[in-house]
Amino acid sequence: MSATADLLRAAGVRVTPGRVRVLEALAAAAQPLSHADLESLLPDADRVTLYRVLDSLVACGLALKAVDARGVFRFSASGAQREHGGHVHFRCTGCGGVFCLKAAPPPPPKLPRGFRLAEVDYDVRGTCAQCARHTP
Amino acid sequence: MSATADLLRAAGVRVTPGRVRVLEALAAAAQPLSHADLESLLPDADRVTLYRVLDSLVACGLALKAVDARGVFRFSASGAQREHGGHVHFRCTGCGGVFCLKAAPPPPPKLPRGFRLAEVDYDVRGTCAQCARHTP
DNA sequence: TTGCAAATGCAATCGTGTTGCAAAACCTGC
DNA sequence: GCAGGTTTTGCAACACGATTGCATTTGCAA
Repeated sequence: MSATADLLRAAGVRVTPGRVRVLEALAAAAQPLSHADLESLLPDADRVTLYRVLDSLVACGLALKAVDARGVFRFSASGAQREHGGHVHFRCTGCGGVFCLKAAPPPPPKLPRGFRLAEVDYDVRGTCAQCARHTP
Repeated sequence: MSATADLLRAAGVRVTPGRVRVLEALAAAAQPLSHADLESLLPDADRVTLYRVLDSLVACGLALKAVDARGVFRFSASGAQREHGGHVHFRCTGCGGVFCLKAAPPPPPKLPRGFRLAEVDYDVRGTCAQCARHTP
């Protein structure tokens, strides 16, 4: 039984060949992959199915979705770690990668009267080490 | 002699009605504007010309181009950017409105080796007072 | 005022991402 | 194993943002 299939089962989604192949491709990639990247990496897959597979992986927490500098979505496998409110994210504007920082999230600010807080997102943007080397 | 025209001349680009109107719209806006925003703000302008005007403003340094979370380009006058770096934004998930909070953003966290910091965005999401009344 | 490079308008095109619907595949219970 | 209902897939069509090519107009400097 494949480890990727176990990941999918544990996340509560059905195990299908498409999901297994996409998740393995994401896990093997050094950088976040765009839809076009995956399409050329898995030429058999249907375009729309690929979008939906990616959406389902993001929805169950197995993948992360981010926007790169050109406005294209990029996806990456999220490790076993799944603490959404627990730490700060660094977004690379070059490759679209998301990195988890060790720093603690800042306390929620005070809101005007009647406002209701749902989510706090402390987003730090910049260039990751790898992209910084390519564009000095 | 318009101040906006002087800005354009100083930046080394030709002064045209389109550029003047777009730059004034960007300067007057409280948030970065998408192409669609500008199109409805300046209904007379041609779609493609608008793209090219924006590109030229970015190329000469008078405007900044960024990508929002949906992958759409947003433009802002380069002078106005610093205005909004100093405080926290609250985004209402009901009406999509953006509100500026008084609170100061937390200090930037420590980054891993080789990472370069460009922007810090402390984004708070929830329901604004008006939307909260409609959906209790 | 005139010449020419730059900017505009229009139509067509591309790329990314989404939606609707019928057929096929996955899982559960037997 | 096998039948059941639900999810997922594949296909076609669509929506939207953004870009390109080309003829025409415009800004500006000589």
